[in-house]
Amino acid sequence: MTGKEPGTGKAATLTRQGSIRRTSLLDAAEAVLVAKGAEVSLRAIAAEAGVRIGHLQHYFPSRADLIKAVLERALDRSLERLAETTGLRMVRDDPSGIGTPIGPPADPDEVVGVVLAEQDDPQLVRLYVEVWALAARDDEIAAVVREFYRKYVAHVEAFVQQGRPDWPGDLCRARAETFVALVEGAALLRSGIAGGRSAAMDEQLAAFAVRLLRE
Amino acid sequence: MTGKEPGTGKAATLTRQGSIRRTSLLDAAEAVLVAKGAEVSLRAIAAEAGVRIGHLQHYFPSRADLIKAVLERALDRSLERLAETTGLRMVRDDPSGIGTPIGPPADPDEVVGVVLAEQDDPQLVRLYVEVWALAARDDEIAAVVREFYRKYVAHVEAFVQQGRPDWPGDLCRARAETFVALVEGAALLRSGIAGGRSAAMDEQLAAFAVRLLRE
DNA sequence: TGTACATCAGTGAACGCGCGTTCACTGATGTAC
DNA sequence: TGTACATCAGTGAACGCGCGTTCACTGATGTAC
Repeated sequence: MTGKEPGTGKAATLTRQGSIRRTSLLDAAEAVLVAKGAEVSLRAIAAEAGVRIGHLQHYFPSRADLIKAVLERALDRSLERLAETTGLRMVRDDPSGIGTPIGPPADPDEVVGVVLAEQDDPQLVRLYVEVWALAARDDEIAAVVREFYRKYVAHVEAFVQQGRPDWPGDLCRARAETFVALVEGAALLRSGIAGGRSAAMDEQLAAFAVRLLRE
Repeated sequence: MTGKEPGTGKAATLTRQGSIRRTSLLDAAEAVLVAKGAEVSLRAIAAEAGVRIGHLQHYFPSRADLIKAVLERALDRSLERLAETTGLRMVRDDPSGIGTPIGPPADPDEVVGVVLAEQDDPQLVRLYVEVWALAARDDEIAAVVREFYRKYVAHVEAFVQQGRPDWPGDLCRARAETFVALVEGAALLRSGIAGGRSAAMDEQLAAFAVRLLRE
C-alpha cells in the first residue's frame, strides 16, 4: 500500500498543501474538459496543471475518479448559485436539497433573469452538455447527475411553494420539473450548439418560465 | 486511386447491392452508437454489422464520415416524423425546412402528444444527447446540428403561424424556439438521464407546450 | 449469346500512435518524543 | 530544541492495449461490343 485506500476511489489523506494542489488539479481538469470535451486525456490535464501525468494518480487513482470529482464540484457550485438566487439556504449535506428561507422571498422575474444570464457563459453550457453525455454512458456519473437534478427540482419546488402556499405539493413539483426542463433546453438552444440567441426568444422564454413559477 | 474520391469524404459510386449494404452499415453503426455512446469504435460497429473493419472504409473513408452520416440520417428522420405530425409537408431538399400545408391543420394538443410520446424511446433520447455532445466538440457536426434545429424551428414556426395568422412572424418564431427548448429539455428530464417521469409533470409540460403554440 | 474488362464488394494483416495505468523511486513535510 | 521516522508530494520510465488507418489483395458484378 502506498498511501492509497484500495477500492474507495479516494486518494490518501491530504496535507494543507495537498488540499490546495488537489483543488488546482481539479481547476485544470475542468478547464481542459470544457475546452476539449470529455474525451480529454490525462496527459492534457497534467500538462495544463503543469505536473507529470503520474502525479495525477496520487490524488485521483483513476481517470474516472478525476472526471467524477470535477463534475461533482461543478454541479455543487451550480446548486449554491441557485440557492443564492432564490434566497433559500441550501444546507450543505442536507440530502433533501430543499433549503429553508433565510431572507425576504426573491422575485420570480429576478430568479429567471439570473438563471438565463448564467447561460451566457458558453463554457458552463458546454460543461452541462458533457455531463449529460457522460451520464448516458456511465452509471456512476449518472447517479451523481440524477442526484443533482433531484436537488435542483426540490429547491425550485420549495421556491414555488413559498410564493404559492395555496398550491398542492404535486403541482409545485410538476411546475418545478417543467421549469428545469425549459431552462436546460434553453441552455442548449441559446448556446450556439443547437441554435442561436434572439431578444424575442429570450422574452418568450422568460415570460413562460415566470408563468411556470407563479401562475 | 482505388474507387474513392479524395477529399470529399464520399465513398465510390454504389451498385444496388452496395446501396443496401451502406444502409445496413448505417443501421449497425446507429445501433452501436446508441448502445455504447459516441466513443464507440469502428471495430464494434464492424462486428455488429458482421463485416471486417477494413470493409467499413470502402463505404466510409474515415470514422468521422461514418458518424456524420449516421447523425444526418437520424436527424432527417426526425424532421420527417415532425412533418407527418404537423401535416405540413417537408419538401426534401427545401433549404427553408418550413413546409407547406398538405391537409387539414393538425391540433396543437395532438402535436404535443406525439412529440412527447416519441421521447418514450430511451434510445432516441440517448442519440440526441450524443448529438449535442458531438456538436460541442466537432465543428462539422455542429453545422449539421445547427441546420437541423434551424429547420425544426422553422417548421414549428410555420405551424404556429398557420393556427394564428394574426400573430406577427417574430412572435411565431420566438414561440417556436421556446417550444423546441421546452421539448428538448423535457427529453433530458424525462429520460432518466437527468430525472424521472411523472404524470403530473407530463400534464404541466403538455399544457405549457400547447400554450406556447396557440395562446 | 459470349467474352473481356473495368469497377465494385469485401478480406486480412500490419502500421504507428496515444492512451490509462503501474511502479520504484527521491525529496519535502509533518509529527512524536 | 533536536532528531528520527512515517507519510505525503511529485518524478519519470515503462507496460500492454485498443485505436483508426493503410494497403495489397481476391472474388463478384455489371457493361460494352
